[in-house]
Amino acid sequence: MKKPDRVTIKDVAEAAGVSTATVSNALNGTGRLTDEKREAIVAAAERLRFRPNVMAQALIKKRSFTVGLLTDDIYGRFSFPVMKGISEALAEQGVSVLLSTIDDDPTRGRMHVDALLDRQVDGLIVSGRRADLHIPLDLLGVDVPVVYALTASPSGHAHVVVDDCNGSYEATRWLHKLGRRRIVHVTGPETHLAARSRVDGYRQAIGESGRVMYGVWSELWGHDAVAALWAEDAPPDGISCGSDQIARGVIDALRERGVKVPTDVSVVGFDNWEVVAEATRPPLTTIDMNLKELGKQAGLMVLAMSRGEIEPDVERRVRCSLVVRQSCGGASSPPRDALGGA
Amino acid sequence: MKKPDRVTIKDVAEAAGVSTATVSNALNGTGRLTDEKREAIVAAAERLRFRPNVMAQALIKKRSFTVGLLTDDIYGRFSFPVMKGISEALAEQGVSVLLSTIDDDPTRGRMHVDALLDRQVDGLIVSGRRADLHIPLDLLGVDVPVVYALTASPSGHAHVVVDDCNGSYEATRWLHKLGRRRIVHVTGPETHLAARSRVDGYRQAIGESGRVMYGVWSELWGHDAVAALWAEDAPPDGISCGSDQIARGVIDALRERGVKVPTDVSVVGFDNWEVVAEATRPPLTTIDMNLKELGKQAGLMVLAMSRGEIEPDVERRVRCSLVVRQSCGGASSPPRDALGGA
DNA sequence: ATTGTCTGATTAATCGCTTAATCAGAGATG
DNA sequence: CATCTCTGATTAAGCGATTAATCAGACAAT
Repeated sequence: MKKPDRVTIKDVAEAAGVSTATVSNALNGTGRLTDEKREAIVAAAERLRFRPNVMAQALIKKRSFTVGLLTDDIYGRFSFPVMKGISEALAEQGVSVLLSTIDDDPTRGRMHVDALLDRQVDGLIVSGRRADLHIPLDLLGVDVPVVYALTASPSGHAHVVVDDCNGSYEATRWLHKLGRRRIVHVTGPETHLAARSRVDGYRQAIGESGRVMYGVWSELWGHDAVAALWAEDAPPDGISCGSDQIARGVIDALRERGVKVPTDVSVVGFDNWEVVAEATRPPLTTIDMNLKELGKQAGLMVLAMSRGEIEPDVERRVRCSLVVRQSCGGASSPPRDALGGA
Repeated sequence: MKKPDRVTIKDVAEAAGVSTATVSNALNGTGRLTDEKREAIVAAAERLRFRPNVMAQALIKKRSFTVGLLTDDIYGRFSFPVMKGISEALAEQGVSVLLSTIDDDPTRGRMHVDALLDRQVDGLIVSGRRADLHIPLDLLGVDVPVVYALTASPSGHAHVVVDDCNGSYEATRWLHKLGRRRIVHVTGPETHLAARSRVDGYRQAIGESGRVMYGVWSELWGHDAVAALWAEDAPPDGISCGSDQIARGVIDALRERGVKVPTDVSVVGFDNWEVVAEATRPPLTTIDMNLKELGKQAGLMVLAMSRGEIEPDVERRVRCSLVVRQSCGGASSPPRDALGGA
């Protein structure tokens, strides 16, 4: 049983009794031909289930309708939604995604880049796990558009990032709106840009008087922060956390010392990492970074660039959104207009 | 500034003063030519930084050195390591991965498959999140090899799965080895194959007398199970859990009621989901599913199949490994031979 | 000297498609 | 009636490689 060869444009041409050029024109809407002929050809193509060979097209057009995605995220918590966003956005445009997972070895990274370039990718998206860490990858000589998503980008290069500041601002405003006035911010290391940006957002919402506690991105740090805060005279009534993991640590610690959440204290997280947010008791109200949207933007951006519509906005910032659960009290679902309206 | 065209085999031929055919032969080690000429050509190719156009090669060879990866995992917890394994294994062989994230819509799924097929992928890997759930995808008419990783596969199709039974066996044996004798197994829904297989492993380790509690894959269920167990006369001294999330719920519940882990009770998890396992107090001893290895196997399997080495083993089962942390007591690191030896 | 055999390289066909150039025929114009 | 202009289609070149077929020259054998 030898596999039947794929049906080519030649088969369609024969079936329709025309030349391959005419078939190509008919299918692509180019050239001049009568409507009947066009319809007949389209019908024949469909009947034979003809699908053009992308390789052949790529060879001529000098583009492959493919973009390369390089990621160094091992764990995937952040990368995956981004990838999904990219993949979906591009799929709609008939573009596929070539995936390369890279590590810290620049030599092997370069190999991956070359492999992608050999495949004539129309562009490259580099996606990492930290907004202020450069992926060790030399993309200077590359002659296709490059977009950085969720990673530091060499200056002047296109990138799309999370609007951490805005997210943190929203979180803090939410606590304020619920009547909390003594709000502290417990977050990760000051060396991390994400932490600093979130502090900025917090300060914008609450003024320079705010209290910030830098630490690490772990549950344990949440515990310790609570221990420190409750050892003082006037503990806070609202805690804005730099991550869901910290928030979970905070809430667990609060429960252990009999402080009621959200009755006595409101806690808001950051990340909307569902396994964490939903397993917390009570479930976390938190900030979603809209990573899928971020990925989508990155995807659309490379495409635009590859089409020569050189984007003037080298930086695109994706807004976050508040996801209301129960750790702050207040509405049990996010505020919606026309909710339950007649 | 128009971008300089890529250097082609023609450029190399001119530079070396030979025909393109000779260059091709020199670079691929085919045909007959003198060593000096071969070396001269290779040198010229390197000097010009020539890289063959994969599209052109694909067109002739009728294969693209690319495999398609279809995944329906939204969250990525399981898919990501698998993808990484696939990607790395294939990268070594000069094969790239085309990624498609699909959802439950079979029509759109079909579109993705077609898009991959149009790109002449040499094979397809389907990766899901549950071993007993079929991805709604019709891959019957597909004429390239298909391997299912971590998903149910239509009967007779190649697939590689986690050896849940073995993993659970190892976990339970570990508890037994540490002297635990009243060991119960708390796991997910009986409807899930993974849960049932893990029960099998548990029973193999402990005999038919074992006690199994089916529930859901959540921390909350861990809590509830502990509540139920400690309401009885003789609570267990060892708990083998079907997932890390359950284990974490169990341990939190235990701590809340003053039971010491691992002094009074040893708890072992399943998944080695690091965020969960490491945040648990004490950190979880658990089973790692070696998903990366699974991905690697899947990758090598499609390649073997596409090369016509039709694998007789349609099923490949990847063994799990025990990761020792502190929730069981015992060695603080996995048993190693020659550890600290002179 | 003629024929035959190797060797090392070249020529040319091919993969499946796009597209510029070409062409045949119909109808309009002088 | 000869010429010009369109129209609707075909022919052929080319994308960048691979590879079967071919070929020129060197050398050995008859």
